[in-house]
Amino acid sequence: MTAHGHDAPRAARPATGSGEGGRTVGDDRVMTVVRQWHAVHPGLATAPMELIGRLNRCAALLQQAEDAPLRSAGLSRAEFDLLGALRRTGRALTPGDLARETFSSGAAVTKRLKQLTERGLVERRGDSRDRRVIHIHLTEQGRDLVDGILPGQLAYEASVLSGLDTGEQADLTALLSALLVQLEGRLGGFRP
Amino acid sequence: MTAHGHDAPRAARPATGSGEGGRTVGDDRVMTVVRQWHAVHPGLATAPMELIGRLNRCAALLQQAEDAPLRSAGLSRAEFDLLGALRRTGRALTPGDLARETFSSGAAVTKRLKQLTERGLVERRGDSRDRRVIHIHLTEQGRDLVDGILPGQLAYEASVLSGLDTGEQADLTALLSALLVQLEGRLGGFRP
DNA sequence: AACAGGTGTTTTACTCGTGAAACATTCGCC
DNA sequence: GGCGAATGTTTCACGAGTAAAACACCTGTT
Repeated sequence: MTAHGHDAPRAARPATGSGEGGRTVGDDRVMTVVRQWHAVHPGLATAPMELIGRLNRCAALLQQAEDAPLRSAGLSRAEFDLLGALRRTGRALTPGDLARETFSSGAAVTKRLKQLTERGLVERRGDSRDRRVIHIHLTEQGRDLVDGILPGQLAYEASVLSGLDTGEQADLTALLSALLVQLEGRLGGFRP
Repeated sequence: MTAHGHDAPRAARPATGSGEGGRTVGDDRVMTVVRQWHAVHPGLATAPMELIGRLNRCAALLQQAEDAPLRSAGLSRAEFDLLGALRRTGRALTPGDLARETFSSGAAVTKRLKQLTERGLVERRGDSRDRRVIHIHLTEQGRDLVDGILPGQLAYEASVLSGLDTGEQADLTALLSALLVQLEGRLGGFRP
């Protein structure tokens, strides 16, 4: 959906109510976009757009924000995810496992592994029982790299979320979890 | 962050509380990942990951879901966004405007415009005052395409969100808006 | 043992987006 | 008018990800 907006110059204005009770929607980019759509199609049911648009924008901004510190450490997010999957599972994984863990294609994983292997962050071993299978494990260097980066990433995340109080964060987490459970059930991506 | 998890086989289990009061976090993929991290680094402060991980997963699943119907209509999401920006602003925009509206690079916009122009969905005009500037407007065909697609997209969005009741949706919208306002202020992406 | 179907990984050919460079144009200052 | 700086768009060279194909290997049935 086209939740992406543009920066119309605007004077300061009070937050705009957009629902029942105490629920308030702030003056963000999505609000601008929604208003534009209402002008074009009066009566358009935009509530889904108001939610999904914001979800996408928040995700985009957060991902973008996190990419910078990772880049400083010489890793892309995808690479960090892959290394992280190895670290948190605590065992060797096959390329297929890694593809599933990181919601990537096999081809992408192959490419990444090539690079990470060349950098000495992961190592490959064959499987004694099945010659098709490759096992990938973290090297000590790879593990140290992940362990060195993770606390800083988490601290950074805490920092960017600090604009919401802990109650709001917990509420948001719970609601997102409810949504995610629904989406995973409905659209796949997880089989509990 | 590595909120991306994997589908560990699991027996049915009750929802796990993860905060104060009535806030409950469901049994989703992120939960699995967080547990793994806790096993690796006991005492790790994972609350930020629990929020951001879910945000990213929800966004990814929703975007993926929306891409399919658009593809049926012969458009990528980026193309739809671009056409949508023209439609909702209701006037011609420059490539630079479109890049800002859609959070894309100028090079990407140039490419997309080339394709959309060839398909007769947009048209280009020079600027009478500044020879550098190009104005892009929707053709009638382009406008009809957007108008034809939008209601179905919104209905689909309403459908995928229907796993949450309207109160939950409104709460989520409000909290996301609060977060987005903070992020936009802190990380840029909007100048009200 | 032979074979069809399935599986794991890699390769291939391609698309898409990016940052930087290129180029033309405009603006403001002297 | 001349010039440096800024601006708008496009081009360029590249990296990243994808679906499908390729290939090797495994499994289950006859």
